[in-house]
Amino acid sequence: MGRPPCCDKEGVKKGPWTPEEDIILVTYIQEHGPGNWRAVPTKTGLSRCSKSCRLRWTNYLRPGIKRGDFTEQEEKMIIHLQDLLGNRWAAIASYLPQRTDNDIKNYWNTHLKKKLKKLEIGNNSENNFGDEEFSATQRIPRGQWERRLQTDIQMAKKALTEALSPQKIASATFSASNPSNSNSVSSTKETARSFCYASSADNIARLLKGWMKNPIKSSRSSTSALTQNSFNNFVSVGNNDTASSSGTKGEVLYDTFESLFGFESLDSSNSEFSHQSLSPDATVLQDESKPEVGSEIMPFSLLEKWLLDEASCPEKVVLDCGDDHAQVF
DNA sequence: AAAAGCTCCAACCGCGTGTTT
DNA sequence: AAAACACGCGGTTGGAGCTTT
Repeated sequence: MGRPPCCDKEGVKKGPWTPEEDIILVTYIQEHGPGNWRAVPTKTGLSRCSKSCRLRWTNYLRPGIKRGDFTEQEEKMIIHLQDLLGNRWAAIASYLPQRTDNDIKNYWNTHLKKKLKKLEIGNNSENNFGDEEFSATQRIPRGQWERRLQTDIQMAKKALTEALSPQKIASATFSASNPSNSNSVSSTKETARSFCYASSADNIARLLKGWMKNPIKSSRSSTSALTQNSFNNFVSVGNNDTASSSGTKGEVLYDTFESLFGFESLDSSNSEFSHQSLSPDATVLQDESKPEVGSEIMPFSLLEKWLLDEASCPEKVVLDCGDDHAQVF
């Protein structure tokens, strides 16, 4: 017979997650590590289905997630990769280690689609490929399976090549994802993990910091307003003060979070990547941050280089899929 | 000032694939 | 081998916040 059911659908809570739930989930994963999602709702007491827990973790709480505006470079990569891979957001996300597939998908649907459409209209009226980075959409569509196959072959080849020089990979991957801090790269996997964890904990802490110190809604990119309100409600439980004046209680919770993540300073909120102040317990979380980074998805740096090279020489890109199957894009 | 329309994103849903029993 | 389920993915949606009228 099969497995037992993951969770019964009745009594399962839906909708936005509250910070309280987030804390419970993060605490549990810190202790037990991610995975075995089926057990999470029962063991944590969360009235959420396992799927929802996993989604919340992977899309929001997981270490290594960068939020906020996409950079021009990220935008370019998404456009290129979308053209190559189609709407395979998870695959695309694997080349943007700090972004979730959901984020990329949303960004594509809300921003890039429109942008491309605009440019397409512009190009049609003028028959002028003004911006080479978007010219991909002008090409005659190929069979998707063919592109996928070619891409996969190419990726495999590159991954293999890269795998032969692990040191190079570590530094390349690391510096690619953190160009501002390439000096501190020690090119070890542990360092990369610490980096990812710190980044994420920083995200969460920043999130809370925003709530605490900036009761006026700071940014939509942080979380939904409902979640924000829920947090304020949570903070002001047993306190008749308004949410905005719940500073002391909020600080207590904030401190709790701080200690949970072993933070010393949260004022690095503007720095995307903080290497310091990791508690030893954080190693559990470190293991989870986008496992592809520095391990499975080796060709990131190479692909990025290729993309950047293409940007400077956009006429054609040759994907060498074997001697007799070179494909010009 | 307020109503209407628009934008954006977190979360849900359903499906395909892989895994376990 | 087959059933039953978990997991992961991509598509879609609900609703809060923003902008325009």
